[in-house]
Amino acid sequence: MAKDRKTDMVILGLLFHEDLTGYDIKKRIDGAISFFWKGSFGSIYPSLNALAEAGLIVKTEKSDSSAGREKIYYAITDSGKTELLNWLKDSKAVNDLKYETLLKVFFGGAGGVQITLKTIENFERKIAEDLTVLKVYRDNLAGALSNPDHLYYYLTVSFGVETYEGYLRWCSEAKRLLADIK
Amino acid sequence: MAKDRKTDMVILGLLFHEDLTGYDIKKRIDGAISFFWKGSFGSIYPSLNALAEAGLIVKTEKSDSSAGREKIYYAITDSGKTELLNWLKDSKAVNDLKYETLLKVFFGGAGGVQITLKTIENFERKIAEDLTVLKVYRDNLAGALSNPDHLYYYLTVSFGVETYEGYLRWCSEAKRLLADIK
DNA sequence: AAAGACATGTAAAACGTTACATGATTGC
DNA sequence: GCAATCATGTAACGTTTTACATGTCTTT
Repeated sequence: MAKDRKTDMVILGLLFHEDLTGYDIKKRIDGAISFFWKGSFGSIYPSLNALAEAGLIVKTEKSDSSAGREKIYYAITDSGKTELLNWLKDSKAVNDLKYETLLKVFFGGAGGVQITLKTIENFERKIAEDLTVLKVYRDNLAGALSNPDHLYYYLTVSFGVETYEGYLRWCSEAKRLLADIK
Repeated sequence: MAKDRKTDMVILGLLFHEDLTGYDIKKRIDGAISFFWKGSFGSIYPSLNALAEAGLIVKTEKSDSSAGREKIYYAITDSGKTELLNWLKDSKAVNDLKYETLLKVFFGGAGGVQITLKTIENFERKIAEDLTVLKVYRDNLAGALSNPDHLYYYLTVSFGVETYEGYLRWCSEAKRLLADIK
């Protein structure tokens, strides 16, 4: 298995709960986890092949005989579960924030106040939109917290809500400070 | 110039204020902007060469005659400034959050409460540390806000403070919720 | 004398995105 | 019939990190 390909862990994590196809996995990644992790078909299918070759997952023969386009379900193996657990236990975690918006704000002096205000407003709009969606997710999950599986999901979503609300507070303050020097 | 290499813009942005060597640029990137952007020598030097070839920067002959190791200062050109401005004006900005910690929390159900608590505590410790540093930066800058250049710097640092404080609030809440189901 | 910061650069390896290629099924 | 969605996969391209290679200067 690749040394540091986190996509592998995403796949193992998803397969821990249920057998899925590559296409299913893509849909899961594009769902509520998309705000902190991304993945394309171009990374999922190769990863799936590598994991199968390493014996961490297997193709199941659930492979839909009902004709239609071929459909390959994968299941996690015991060594796959061990691998997942080892990763979860490993204390190191790479948390990477790469915000082009902040870069533009940082270098805003080269463009002037108006341009930076626009940059912040664009950011604010996008975040406000995404926050609305995250809040819907969160509220739906809040009712089912007694289910531990939902709790882990809820925690990541509430992380998103908390940080996005912080972003919006920052936007207001930033706009105020910039307007003052105009 | 490369299609989507943001490192180019970081370099142009830094050179907008003063002439710098590749080594200097690395130091700047590792400073207060490191929490939202990163860059290694392996990306800086090639980028510098590409920018020079495209005429967006030039080697200055300030190149330290005082012997010692060769030292190459770069300066931004007018077309470099135009390029920087076009980028600042461009409304699209890729903001990418890639948090392995959240991935581990999301898949926490496969490992259990204790492991997830450890994951969160590790995150909390690291964030608390970094927050202390960011607050020092912010407080130093807060006194000099009348200088517009400092303001842009201040804004990015205060973004960090705001979000990191949100992270810590989330950590407390997450630990509480996880402890409850133990 | 040794360690560590200063200083530039290259090469290999890994990784990921985008675009392309192919084709079936479902709903309008 | 057509569009959208389902479904798998490959190839080209670009970027970045890591490790390596080389050598100086300054401080202890």
